[in-house]
Amino acid sequence: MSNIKTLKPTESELEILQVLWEKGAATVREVHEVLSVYKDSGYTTTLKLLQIMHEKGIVTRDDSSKTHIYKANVDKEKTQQQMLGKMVDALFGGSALQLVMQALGSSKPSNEELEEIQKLLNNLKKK
Amino acid sequence: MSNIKTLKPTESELEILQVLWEKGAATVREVHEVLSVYKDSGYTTTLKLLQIMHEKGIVTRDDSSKTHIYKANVDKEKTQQQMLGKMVDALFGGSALQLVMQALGSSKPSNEELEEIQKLLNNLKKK
DNA sequence: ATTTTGCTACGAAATAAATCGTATTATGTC
DNA sequence: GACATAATACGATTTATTTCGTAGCAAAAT
Repeated sequence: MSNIKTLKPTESELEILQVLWEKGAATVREVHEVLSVYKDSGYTTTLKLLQIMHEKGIVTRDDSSKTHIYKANVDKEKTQQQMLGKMVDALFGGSALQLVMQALGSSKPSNEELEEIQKLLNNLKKK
Repeated sequence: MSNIKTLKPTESELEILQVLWEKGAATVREVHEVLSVYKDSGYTTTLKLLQIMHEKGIVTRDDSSKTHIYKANVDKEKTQQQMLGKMVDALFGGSALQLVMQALGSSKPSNEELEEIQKLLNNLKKK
């Protein structure tokens, strides 16, 4: 998974990436099947999108057989990071802390979740 | 500040909202002055954007004098919330916790910041 | 072998967003 | 009052994104 330069996937591309990250690899039809649960755009739209993403290098594809198989070519964590960064800049005046506080405060986490965060916090404190 | 239905400000609109939230109220020129520090689009672009935002109801304006004065008409926290929610869905499989962990883990918070989060965490735990 | 089915390719239309140029009008200055 | 300055209005253009229709081809079914 190469990810040198800053990528800026569009909304639709992100939706597709989600599917690919989840499944690891998928055909156009498989991707489209998932998307069609909550979107009603046509099959060829998904196809076109994947072709564009391929041109951009966002996905790789195996076209050795008639039905092509696509994989994500950008790292999930890195993409999340970049998008988070953008959001921090655009909405939280550059302060990641603000974002964390806001998200924490309003997401009503369970006790288990709170414990998980506590662990992470303890780790961070040690350094 | 009305904010009933779900708003989806564009990138540019968010940049402008940031300025308005910060300043409270501002003229087109004032907004543009701030934006022009890191963007190089022209004055009329900012003007047009504010006019569009006005049509959409995202901002209010006082046009009793020649130079109009704009204010944000959407709540900062609510907007942050909504955008966060969208991001959580689009990138973190619906888990706000995942987002928090990711943001926390990669933002290298200072000791003071860690303490702040600890306080919030303690508060949340009590309930 | 013919038909049907399912796939890719790809141009083109539809939609959305951002940008700018020009006309017009108000305000202040000489 | 004439002129310069600074503002708004708004159509038009540009750019990005999403969507779809149609053609063509390969494989499977009859």
